[in-house]
Amino acid sequence: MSTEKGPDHSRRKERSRQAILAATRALVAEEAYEKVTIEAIATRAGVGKQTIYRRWPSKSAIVFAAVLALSEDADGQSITLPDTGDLQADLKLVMRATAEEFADPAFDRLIRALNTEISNDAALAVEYREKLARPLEEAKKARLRSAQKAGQLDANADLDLVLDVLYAPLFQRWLHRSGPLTAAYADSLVDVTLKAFAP
Amino acid sequence: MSTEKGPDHSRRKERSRQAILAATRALVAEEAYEKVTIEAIATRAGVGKQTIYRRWPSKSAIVFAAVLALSEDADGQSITLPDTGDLQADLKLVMRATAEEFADPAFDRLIRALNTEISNDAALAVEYREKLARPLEEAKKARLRSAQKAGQLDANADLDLVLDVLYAPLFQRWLHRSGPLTAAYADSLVDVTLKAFAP
DNA sequence: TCGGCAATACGGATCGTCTCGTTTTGTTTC
DNA sequence: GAAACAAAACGAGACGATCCGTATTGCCGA
Repeated sequence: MSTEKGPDHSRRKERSRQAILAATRALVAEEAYEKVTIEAIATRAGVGKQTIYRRWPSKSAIVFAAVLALSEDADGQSITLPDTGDLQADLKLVMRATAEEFADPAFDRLIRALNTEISNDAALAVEYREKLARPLEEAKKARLRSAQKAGQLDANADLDLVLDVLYAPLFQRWLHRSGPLTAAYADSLVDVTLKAFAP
Repeated sequence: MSTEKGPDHSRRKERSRQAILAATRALVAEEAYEKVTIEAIATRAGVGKQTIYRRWPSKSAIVFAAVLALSEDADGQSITLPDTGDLQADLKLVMRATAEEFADPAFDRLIRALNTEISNDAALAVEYREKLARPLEEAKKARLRSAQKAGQLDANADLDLVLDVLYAPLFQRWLHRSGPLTAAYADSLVDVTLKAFAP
């Protein structure tokens, strides 16, 4: 039974934890974010408020945990980006996928809620960077380093800057709703970035 | 006396309006944004709550008006960017100035509050784009067109894309606090953008 | 049996609405 | 002109509702 320590203790804990995070995601996806209250989450999860406050100090922490749980489901191991040897094609694939993610209303609302909390809580911003943004950035940088070795990217380029130029326009366009997140736009960003950091 | 039409009608209105917007800016600059309540604004402005609700339907509308009033003070006429003939130097000047603006804590908190509201209110996002973002964008595009004519920028470049690549990284770095907004970083963005859109 | 839980009561804060008198403004009258 | 008046806008704050975060209670499962 006990494959590891003694996780039977926490089966009940884990069940309510997942119920809370799922209820949070569901409510955020459905309603205006200001109507997502702790009481609503508790009711939706079939859980007492105290069970929530026992684990998280604030709504922002809950939302962060709800997003974090999504990415933890997916990867037991580290993230890896496609590497076919063609940087331009690989990046366009990733950028198009990113643009499509943002087009999903449920994802859109969840990430919007997270960004709202991050923007107004510097401590949460640090946690976001370390637990969510950094691992993804590292995977992206690994792909870029591979391209540098292959002579497809300026070997002296600051990879943080490359990623900023590549992704920030997409992010801003999404956040401010200043234009549609089309595949064509994603492709343009790849083309522009590769021209700017050509070897 | 009456230099223009007859704005004496609204002397009282205008006084309370300015008091409310000034109180909003002061509170946002001082406190955590979630503690900026309508009641606090009313008290700080020495105004009844009803006077606020009579004019604005929500806190987001008040914050927007508070920011809008700042930019309306400055320009009776349209905005113009420096044009010395040297695009690179002119852009670096503007980018450095923008980076410095974000470094001011009062401005930082105010724009952070505005972005929070914009992100969660699509209608407000449209108003933001039309009344605040667009005029600035037009001024920037005018400078870029001048550069295109001077052969300093690809004549076929999509100017919206140029502006995205130039400004979005700075904005994202500020919003997510992912790094310091130094003059060196601002300069890098100009260099990168000009290389990407070289004639 | 006992620890963790759902449910719920609780005081406090803020919401948005609603009266209150009071002050300001514009008009009328002498 | 100045005094008097009516309408409008206002400051203040009471009000019921909601949600906050905490504390209590009784139940249920290991």
